[in-house]
Amino acid sequence: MAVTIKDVAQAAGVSASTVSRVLNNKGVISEETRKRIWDTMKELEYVPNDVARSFANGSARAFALVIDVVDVRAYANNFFNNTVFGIETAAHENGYNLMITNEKSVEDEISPVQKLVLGKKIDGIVIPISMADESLLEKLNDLGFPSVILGHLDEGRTETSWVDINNTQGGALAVRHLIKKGYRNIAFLYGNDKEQFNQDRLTGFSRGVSAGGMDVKQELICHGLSGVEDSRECVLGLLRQEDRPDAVVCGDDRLALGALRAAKAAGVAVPRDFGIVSFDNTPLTELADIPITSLDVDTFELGRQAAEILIQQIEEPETSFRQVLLSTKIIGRASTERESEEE
Amino acid sequence: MAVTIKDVAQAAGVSASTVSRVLNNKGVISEETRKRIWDTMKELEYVPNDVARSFANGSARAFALVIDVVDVRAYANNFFNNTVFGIETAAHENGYNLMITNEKSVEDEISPVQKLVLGKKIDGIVIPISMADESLLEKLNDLGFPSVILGHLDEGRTETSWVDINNTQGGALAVRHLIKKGYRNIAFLYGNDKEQFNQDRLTGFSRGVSAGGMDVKQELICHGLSGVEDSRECVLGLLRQEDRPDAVVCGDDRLALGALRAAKAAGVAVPRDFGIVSFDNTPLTELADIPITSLDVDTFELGRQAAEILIQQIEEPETSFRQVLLSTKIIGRASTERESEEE
DNA sequence: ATGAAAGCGCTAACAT
DNA sequence: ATGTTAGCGCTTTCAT
Repeated sequence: MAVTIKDVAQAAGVSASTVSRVLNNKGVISEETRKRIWDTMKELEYVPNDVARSFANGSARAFALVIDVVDVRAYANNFFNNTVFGIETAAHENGYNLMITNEKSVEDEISPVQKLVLGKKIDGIVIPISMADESLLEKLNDLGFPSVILGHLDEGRTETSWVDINNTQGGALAVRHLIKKGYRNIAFLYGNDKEQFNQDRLTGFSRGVSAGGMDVKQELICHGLSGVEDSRECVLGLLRQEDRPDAVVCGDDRLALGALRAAKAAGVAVPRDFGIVSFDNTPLTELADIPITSLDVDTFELGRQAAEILIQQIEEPETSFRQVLLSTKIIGRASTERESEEE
Repeated sequence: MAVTIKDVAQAAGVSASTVSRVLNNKGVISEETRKRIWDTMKELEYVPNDVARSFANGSARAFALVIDVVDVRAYANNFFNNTVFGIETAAHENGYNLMITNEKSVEDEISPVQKLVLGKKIDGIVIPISMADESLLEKLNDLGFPSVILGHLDEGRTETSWVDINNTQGGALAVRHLIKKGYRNIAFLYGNDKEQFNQDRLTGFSRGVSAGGMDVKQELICHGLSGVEDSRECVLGLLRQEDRPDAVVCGDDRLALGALRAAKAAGVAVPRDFGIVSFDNTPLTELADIPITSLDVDTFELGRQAAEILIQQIEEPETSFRQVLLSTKIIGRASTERESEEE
């Protein structure tokens, strides 16, 4: 059997409670016995039974990240990877373990998250916005259970903590970059217009256009696009218009790729006569025929911040909720690399 | 406070042990009391305290997946995502939780994995081959601690369980596909020749070439390549040779992209005069200018199998070790889509 | 500054 | 078929 706190106590000639106090840096212990106990622990290669500790003090020293097994596609682009790594890193640094759980309730059974929470296996939870049902959030809130959301619904909500990419800033930055490069008639392509992040990007885009002293033209804004082919057709259409755009901001890498192909098909030179910027900075943009300028966001940092906020909520339950937006930065590539027409 | 087993026992007019027996389907309980106890549990919304259960019976009902935070790049291509999802799915189906942990020992501290193992927080562990130190494996083996490796070193080792992609089969399959399409002089490009998976792919490639009745030509085998540019230069060189290849098998998507660009630069038509096959079937191959034929492997299934083997080892410790190789399949795309010259 | 003892919620012998 | 009891390893109050 494994060596227990009693073994250590006995070997060091003290009581178990004293060993416990040393282990937890609690109470007042004479420097001498403290050292003796540490030495004994080393010598016996004592490793505390964390399950017993959790049981005794009611805290698991762990939290969970909910994943969406159904929508695997949502986790392409390394978003998931880096974010998980960021979460794990922060968790580890603070002595927490990270669990991964899906939230697919099996018929008639309690949901996985509820089971973890009520089964005391976790002290907090990270929930991607796609998994954040109103009902789940409400339950957690009722329990006063620490949680943080990856993504957000609306900035008005302050009764919950979340971290997200600053998509509004990103949209504006994309436009600013294009304007600096001398583009003047900028289109915006994106997918599902119900998604908050797309709405934010559009908002940012529009602000950027206005800030640049230009009009936002509805006919240059296309949504509901999914994938390269959709985008290609859409951009081909735009390029045939009388008032054709000289640049486009794309909601994701595939749309950008489609735009690039459309330009090629239409015989429009990139970047000279047509600039392209995309969100997400995936390998697809970096490795495109003409490398595509992209908005990058530190998804590792996103995860880390989420974890740190969560840990703070766990350890200081009185802390107020916090919301964090991470700025994007522009990775300039060939698709916008023409001489500026400014000044 | 939460409702406990005692509350249920009291409300149902039985002892705690009877409730426990119902909960665990152990012993013999009259149908009547069983039903009454289930009803009471529902009524009181009883959720067992899993930590207490783990503590009492010494099993955490959880296992861990080790990740390599340092080498984030290794987890590109969605490999990591899908595999994690597969592991989680199997874990969940069997009532286990999944933990994620890195294995970066902090100075002077016990390693994260050891802490989990000795702290009784997990009953088993999944280790990617890149993280599988000889010393770690040895420690786990000494403890008789259930573990399974993602990937493998050599097939001779049977004192450990692992699951892996059948890279040898994949290499041979790639060649067979090319031969069927009429290609006759096939090159092989890959990265680090120290990696077992690359060695296996090369072995498969060579077997495929031999099986096709052709000679394996050393001058058509290039290793140490990393990235598009490396590959492009290498293939340009090959295409300038007297005995130039009419097809290439690439160890990853980027090398394939490089090969495609080289062919274009050299004015060699793909697929007519030059066929390209790559491993991994990432978006990069699917969305290339000329979509690239690729070897696909079900990484979700890889994770699922790993988890199932692990769970079996946990629940039936006497089980012998198991090794599983998952076959790849070929996803035919334009890069090899020419009329067969066979028959 | 340290020890004794109770108890966290559940399981598993042992009784009956 | 069900109840009683001890105990899993640790923390924590209460003594001293």
